Amino acid sequence: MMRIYVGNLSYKMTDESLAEAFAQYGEIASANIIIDRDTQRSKGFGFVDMVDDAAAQSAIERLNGQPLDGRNVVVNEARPRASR
DNA sequence: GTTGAGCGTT
Repeated sequence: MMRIYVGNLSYKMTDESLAEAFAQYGEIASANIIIDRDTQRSKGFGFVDMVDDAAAQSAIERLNGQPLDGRNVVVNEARPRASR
């Protein structure tokens, strides 16, 4: 299982559309866009969990810098979430 | 617009 960070996303992106973009490269465990808790708007980035590490790596390489819904997304392995 | 949130069993 590999966690992927996806940044520079369109505000129009949704969990589903994000999952669709990655689904073509492998099995998606989960995909979610981060929504600002106060404004209820997308923060412009999200995370995707892929079951197969190799597939995830492939997805990262193929989707990084690619236009997604009009924006050049940045894709890479996610960093550990900071504690609060 | 760039590395979550959960509010208390996740």
